[in-house]
Amino acid sequence: MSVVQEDQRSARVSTCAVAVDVAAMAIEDGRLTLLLTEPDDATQAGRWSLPGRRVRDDESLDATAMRALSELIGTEEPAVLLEQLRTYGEPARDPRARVVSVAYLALAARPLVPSVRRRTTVVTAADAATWPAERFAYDHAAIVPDALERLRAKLEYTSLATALLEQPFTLGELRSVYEAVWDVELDPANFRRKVVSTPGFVRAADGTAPPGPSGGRPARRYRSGDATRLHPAMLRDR
Amino acid sequence: MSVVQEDQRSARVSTCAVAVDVAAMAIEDGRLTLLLTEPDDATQAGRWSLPGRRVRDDESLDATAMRALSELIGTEEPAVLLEQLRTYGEPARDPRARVVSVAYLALAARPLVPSVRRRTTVVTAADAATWPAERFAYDHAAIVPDALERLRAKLEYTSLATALLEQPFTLGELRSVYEAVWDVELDPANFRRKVVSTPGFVRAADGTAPPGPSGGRPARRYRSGDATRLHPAMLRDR
DNA sequence: TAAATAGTGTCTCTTAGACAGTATATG
DNA sequence: CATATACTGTCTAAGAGACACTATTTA
Repeated sequence: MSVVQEDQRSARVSTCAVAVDVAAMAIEDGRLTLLLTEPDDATQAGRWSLPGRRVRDDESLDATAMRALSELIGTEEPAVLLEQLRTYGEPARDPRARVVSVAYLALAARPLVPSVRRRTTVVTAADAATWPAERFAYDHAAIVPDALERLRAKLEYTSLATALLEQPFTLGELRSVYEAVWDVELDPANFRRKVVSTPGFVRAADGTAPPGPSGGRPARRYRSGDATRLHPAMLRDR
Repeated sequence: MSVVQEDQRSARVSTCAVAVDVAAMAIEDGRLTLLLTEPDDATQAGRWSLPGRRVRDDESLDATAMRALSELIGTEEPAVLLEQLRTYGEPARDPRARVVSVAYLALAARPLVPSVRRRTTVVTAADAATWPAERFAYDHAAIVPDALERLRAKLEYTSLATALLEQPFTLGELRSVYEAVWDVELDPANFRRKVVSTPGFVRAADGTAPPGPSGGRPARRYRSGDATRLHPAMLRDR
């Protein structure tokens, strides 16, 4: 809407600070992880927060989200997919000032390794979602379950799972993404048939991947297809 | 995140204006409609915009969205469901100042009738989604298709369609919501079976609704059930 | 009566899941 | 060899869609 609207002259209209917070997830040792850091804010001592930054002049929200991540995990552009989650704007969410925060979901193809001396941690996303609110700064205890549920839901009807893998990948690796995010076990045979028969989900690549230390037949390699929405969807049981 | 972060002292950090814009939809004569108004902004003369308001001090984003709607369509609380859509924050989206806008989707059970002398209009949502960008103020040409697609997608896996109907309703009316939003024709027999067999979607109510002017058997009445997510989903064909 | 809408029954086709069986690696 | 993982084949049950049929209204 316009800045010059009838209520603009009202003293009740505030100018808010706008920030971006990023729930950055990756797969590490078959588990879904979430990157956390500690805010430099005395009122939030000892708590964890999602990496966040204020939005700069002439900077888009997407750019702020990418900056919040790249300033924490390194200068080089990471293989990361960013998707806006939702915006949190309760008046009292920051105890000292009105801050509206646009939350992002970030999916990385490789484990997230902070390259900064600041206190950071990587935890499993499912565990973090069950933490009590006091362990998080601000209202980040509410953002984490929202991010996790968004990811879980989008694995059903989009090809987002491939954003959590390096290219190329095997169908066993893709299945382990679904298993980690949904916390279920999937039948390898039926999973394979569904993925291969969903148009545009994956396309065959050259060569095979060597088996793990426990042996097994080498797996074919695949790459992401051109579909973003899956039809039919990969529905989870309920 | 915190206001007092290391980049706060930087001159490049702005304080943005925060606004809420609402894509309010309803069913009218079997068609999905969208409520539009005209901004009082000389730079946007002759264009249409979604109803919007600046966020006030101590006002949540949800409250701003409800206020943007209620100040336009009347004082009494309308039967409206509000859901946050996404946030639009490109630096140049408003030509005069940096304004970050949180867009909402609003679904009304009755046709939206503006009660304000200001220039307003109600158009079919599908038509508005195909308008050229010049007919909309700011970046609202991008918000409308996003809102429409969100609604179309959510009819599949949630019980949101009932928010576009007054209680109680008939299954014919519920079907006409799906047909209006998806722009398809659905088989009445199969639609009925799917709805009734989806747990928690609807529950039988007392009495029957009289048939329309062209006759027909009176229809049973139903009310919304307690499910918000539908299993199995009401999938549209592709 | 015809036409329209509501609701039931039934058939077919597709798909999901269970699971047996085959292929190829490690140890 | 046993074991692990990849991949294929096949059976069954459930769901979607097509469509015939019955029920109850308006004109």
